[in-house]
Order: sequence, then C-alpha cells, then structure tokens
Amino acid sequence: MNPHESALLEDLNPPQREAVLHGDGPLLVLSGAGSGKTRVITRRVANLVKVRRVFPWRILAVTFTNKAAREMRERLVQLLGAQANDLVVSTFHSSAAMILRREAEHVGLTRSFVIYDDGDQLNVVKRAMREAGIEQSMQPREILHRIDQEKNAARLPEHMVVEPGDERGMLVRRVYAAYQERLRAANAVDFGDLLLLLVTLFRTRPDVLENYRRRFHHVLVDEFQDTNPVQYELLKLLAPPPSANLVVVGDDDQSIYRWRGADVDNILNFPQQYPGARVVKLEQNYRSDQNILDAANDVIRRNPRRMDKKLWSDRPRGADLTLLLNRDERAEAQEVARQILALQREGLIRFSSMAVFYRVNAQSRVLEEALRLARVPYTLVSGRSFYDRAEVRDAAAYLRLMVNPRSDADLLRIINTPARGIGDTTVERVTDHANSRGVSLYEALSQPESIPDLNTTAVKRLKGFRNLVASLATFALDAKDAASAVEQMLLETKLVDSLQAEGSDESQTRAENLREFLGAAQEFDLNRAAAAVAAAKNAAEVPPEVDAAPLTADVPPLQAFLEQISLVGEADAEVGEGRVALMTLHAAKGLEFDAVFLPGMEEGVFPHARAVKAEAMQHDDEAPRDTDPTEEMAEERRLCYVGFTRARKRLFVSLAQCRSLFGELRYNPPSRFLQDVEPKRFGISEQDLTTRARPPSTAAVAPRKRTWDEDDGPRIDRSYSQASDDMDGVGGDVRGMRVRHEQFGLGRIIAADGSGPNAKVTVEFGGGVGLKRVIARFLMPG
DNA sequence: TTGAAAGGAATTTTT
DNA sequence: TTCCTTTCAA
Repeated sequence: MNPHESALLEDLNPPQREAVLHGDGPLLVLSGAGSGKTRVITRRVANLVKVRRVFPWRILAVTFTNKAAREMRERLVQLLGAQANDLVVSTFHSSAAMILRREAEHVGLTRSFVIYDDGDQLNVVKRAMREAGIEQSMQPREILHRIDQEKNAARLPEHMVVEPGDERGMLVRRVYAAYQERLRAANAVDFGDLLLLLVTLFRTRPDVLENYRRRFHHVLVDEFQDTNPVQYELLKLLAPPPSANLVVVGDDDQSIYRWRGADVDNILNFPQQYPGARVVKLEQNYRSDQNILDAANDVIRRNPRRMDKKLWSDRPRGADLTLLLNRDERAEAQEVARQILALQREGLIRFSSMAVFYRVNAQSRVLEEALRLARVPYTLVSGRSFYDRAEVRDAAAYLRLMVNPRSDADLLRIINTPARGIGDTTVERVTDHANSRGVSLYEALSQPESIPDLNTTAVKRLKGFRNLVASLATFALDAKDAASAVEQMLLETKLVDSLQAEGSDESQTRAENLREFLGAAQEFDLNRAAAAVAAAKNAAEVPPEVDAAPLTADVPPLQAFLEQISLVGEADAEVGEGRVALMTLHAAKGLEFDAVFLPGMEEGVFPHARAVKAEAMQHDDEAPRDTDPTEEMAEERRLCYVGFTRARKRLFVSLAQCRSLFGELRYNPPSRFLQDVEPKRFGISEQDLTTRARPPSTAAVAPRKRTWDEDDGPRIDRSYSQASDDMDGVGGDVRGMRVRHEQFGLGRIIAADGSGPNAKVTVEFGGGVGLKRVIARFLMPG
C-alpha cells in the first residue's frame, strides 16, 4: 500500500474507508450524527490528491456555512499542505458568486455587481410595490418570502405557477418581475440570484457550462440534506447523472431548513436521481454516551419516511438524562444556571464544554439574566451581528456605491447619512424623476436642476452628495487595497466624525465599530496578500484547454472585501473561551458539547406552536396548502434529534409549568418529545414502569400518553430554588380537595405525602384516567 | 426634518 | 413583553 494511503486510512472504520476509497461515480454517504463525516470528506479529498494524483484545482467541495468551509479547509491544509490552496472549498453562495462574477456579462451584469442582503431586498420590494401602486394589498415581507421561495425552487417570474383566480399569486408574480428588473438595473443580485442566475446561465449556455465541467472532475457536498432545488439543480448541471463524480454527504434526520426551501427529498431520492450511486452508511457514533443516543433514537424513530439507518456506539451507557421541572421560565433559568455551576464545581466539565439550546431567540433573555446573576460566563452565539449594525451597514453601503454607483438601494440608504438635509420629500422627487426616465438615482443626480419641484437648497445639497460619491468612486478605481478605500470613505463622508460629535455613549460605540470595520478591511488585505503568495508558489502544470485559475483571480480588492462582507460575515466569534454557549437549536447543528441543556421542552415552545397548530388543522379544509403539517412536525422532531445528539456526556431537558411569552401567561403541557423518551433513560427501571398502577386503557390505546410525572417519574432534580417557595404546596389536610391537572383533567385528592412544592399526591381523575400520583405543583385548584 | 407616540407583530435565518 | 415600523405633530 502507498504510504500516503495507509496514513490517510488510519483510524477509519470500514464504512468510512469505503467512502474514502470509493472510485469514480456518484456516492451518497449517509452519516448519522457524530459519525465522523467531516473526517471522511477531508480524507477523501486528500486521497484524491495524494494517492490518485488528481489536481487540486479539479476538486470542488461545497458546504452551507462559512464556518464549515473554513474548518474543512483548515483540515485539508493539515493533510495536504500548500496544495490545499488550489482546492475550491467554499459555500454554495460563494462559489456561485465567484463563477458569476467571471461570467457576469452573460447574465446582464457587470463584474462589479453588488450583493443585496435581506434588508436591501425588502426595500426593493417596497419600492417596486409603491411604484406599481399596490402598497396596501399585501405585506412586503410576505411577498419577499414568496419571491425567495420561488428562487429556491429555481423559478423565474415567468416560470411561476399561478392558478387562475389566485389574486395573491398574480400579485407576487408581478412584484417579482418588477423586483428582478430593479435588481438588474442596479447591477445587483440577491442571495437567491447567485444560484438562480448561475443555473439559468448554465442551462442557456452549454459552452460556458462545459468549461466548468471540464475543470471540476470531483464535486463533494456537505450537509446535502439541506440543499434546496436550485442548489441541487446546480450540482446536477456541474456533475450530471448518472455517472459524474458527485459525492454527497448528509443525514436526512438532520434536515432542519425546510422553511428556507431545503427539500429532504433531495437526499431521500438521490439513489433514483443517480441510479447506480453507491450508498455508504456511517452508523457508528463516536460522540454521545449510549443513554443520550438511545434517547435521541426514541425521538427520531417516530418520524415516517427516513433512510434506513441505526446509530450505535460502543461508548459507555453514561449518566442518566436529567429532567428539570420548574414553576416558570425564570425558575427554570435559575435552575439551569445552578446546574451549570454544579457541573463546573464537580470539575469534570468546563464552562466551554457546556451549551444551552433554545427553540426561539425570545427564550434567551431570561436565560442570560439568570446566568449573569449566577456569575456564569456565557457567550450568545448569534448570526452576524457585527455587520448587521446600522453604522457598519451604512459604511458598507458607501463602499458598494463606490464600486457600483447604480446601486439604488445603497444610495437611498446613505443619501442622508450622516444627516445632510436631504429629506423624504426631496428623495421622493428624485426617485420619481429617475423612474420616469428609467435611469438610476445616481444618474438622475448628475443634473439635479432638471428634477421638477426642487428648490435651490435641495439642488445644492444633492450636488454636494453626488460629488462626494463621484469622488469616492474615482478613488476606489485605483485603490491598491480595501483598507485605503475604507479609510478614504470614512474621511470624506465624515461618518466617524459626525458620530463623535453626537457625544452620547452609544454614538461613541458606533464610532468605535466603524474603526473596527476599518480594522477588518486591513486584516482582509493581509490575508489576501498571504493567499496570493501561497497560490503563486503553487503554479501547477495544467492542460491548456482547461481554465484552472483560482476562481477569485482578477477581482479588485475592494470588491473582494465587499463580497466577503456580504457572504462571509465576520470572522466567526469563536465560541468564547471558558464560556457557556447560548444559541438556538438551529445554530447548534454541527457542534458538540459535553453537557447540553434544553430548556422549554413544552408543547407550543418545542415543538413550536406553529407546528402544533398546523398539525391540529391538518384535517381542516382551510389548512394553508403551501404547508405540509406533518412535515412541519417531523422537522421539529428532527430539530430535537439534532439537539439531543449534540451532547457527549450529559443531557438536561427542562420545562416550566407556566411561562410568559409575548406578555401572555401560558400553561404548556410537556413536550411530546419528552414523552417519547423511554423512562429508563432517565434512570427509571422497566420494572418500575410495569408495576406502576396504571389504567391499561391509557397505556394500550395511546402509548404516547405515557407520562413521566406519575409515581417516581424520571430523575427529577430536587434542588428547587427559593423562587419556588411561594408555590402552592401541600399544607394541612388536602384529602378530598378537587383539583385540576393540565393533562389529566379534573380529579379529587385521595392521599398525600410530603409537603412543599414537591409533595406528591394521589389523585383520582375522571374521564377514564383513574388513579395517578402526581406532583402537587402540577395541580391547580379545580 | 426630526422626534415622540402609537400600533402591530413576534419561529428557525447556513447565504 | 419588546421591538420595530409607521404615523403624527412641532
């Protein structure tokens, strides 16, 4: 065996090896949670290069997130050294943007097109609606959402399917068409366009497509279960069925982005799309203790339509799952904080190996408060906060305008920032004038005198603004790096100065952010210089008919910086050192921690109320037809599976008896996902379960109705906070008292033991439920 | 043009 | 409840 090969195969299990060594042709790697898929992808790439002697520039590896791309690249650098620089390892959107920029003229753009984000998109939709006089008819947000969905489905306005009589659909199509026209006129694209325009180009220009097919002989895709139809289409064009070297890696059980257009069917039907594809299953989990894995399986098992696979592990059984029950969300948060401190004191798990996952961001506030109070260091892991700040976006808008003055959305954003006395009325007159003449705002500003109804001060101010932009654009033309352009922009626009003049603490911070923005540009320049050196060293022999140049070659520095801002965001706020991580369940995908906390395991929170409602309405004729209620619930279940499988050693699931959300107090029953978990995972023996007095009807007819708060219940942590003191516990003789239980309904107390909130009482419930022993806290006076 | 007040909506958000 | 957008008044 080649020495490279043996080193690459070291410490791989047989299916992993099979995936790494698979020769040519399509391959589907079904990789369960924690089964080492990144290792498989990176080793496979390394094997292609080192053993099979494939040129690195022939390999395209696509991921969904920048983080995943970065990690993959880092691991490939370790395996391949400098050769890794010639690989294309990037996200769908980045690679599409790179190709689109090279081929811009084919799709009605110039190379300096800019990328609009969500906020820009919404503004364009609003303006298009206003222009068409249909502002009142529909929510711009909803229209934008539907446009995005169309793009995800790879449909241009003319391909939209609208039933006759579907007024709203027709409206969407109209706005969509106008929206696209505006983007093209502004030399701008949105995220969806990056993929959709490229697909369109490849479909209409086989010669262009052929260049890329000739170049990329190997395409690998991570997290394939989250691809949407355009992305899949792009893959099929680049690596056509039935025999291209397309390797897709994913787990149907971790598909959680349906609401963004992802389609699990892509992975489920892959073997049909690529007949003859080899399927390799990675089923050994190296991450979680057996108990946790079993609980995760208990939950996911209930989903229909899954690829057949069984996760197993030879890790120890491990600790029982812990269930935390509390009075309300504040007590719950305190309890989580307390448990975190306890774990840390035990000394086996560090703060940085713990995480709290929640379903919705609104849950984070109370958790943060509790952690702060308990002095638990934490980091809130959330999207791309830095580049979302208003002042940073203003700065970016100026830069984009410098590169591409036609960008109306950017111009509108900063025409009066910092305030220069150009108000709404003036802007509206300019807009009307530009629209009627079919030119960009910037062009309309070249002769403000000719704009009707403007007074002389307005004209003067507009001229000043236009001169500012013109001067900056000229500067940008031959700026040698991104930082100098940013510096010049900050200087001429006085963005920093005007913030500093304000004097408030907040404006100081914002000024500081702008300096940091300049710092980001400087860092970008340094990295770029380093990358250029590495690429130069690497010039390999290339067949003359193949274009093997780096996809980013010839992109001017400022433009490349802007692209990074749009597509990559900040350089990843690494999960803080020595800090507990707080994030949504969606953000948790791909991560792992020793201890995981899942607060809010309640119906209506997780699963989300929307999924519960959709399920309840599924037999209603009025159910909205664009949503699939069962699929919606299935996705919540997958999300739960993702959450559970992030945990290595300890899993804490938690719920509150009542919780206030949006100012309203709710009493949510325990999450169905909890009820799906076998009690023994919580340390309750099978025997306990069977000897329990339970009306057979409940168990037999509806096994799902099994509840864990009867009898001993699963291991419930008893260290309730003082905050629970005011709870109605059992005091005095309560026998005979009529009570009501969230799940079991009305009943009468037969016996009681203990006192305080955790006292247990035996209650005879009506409605065929019979005798139950429940915790007093879960009862209300009936 | 700007600020304050009122009104309305509030999953998830890789790019 | 809270945050964001829109609207209204100075």
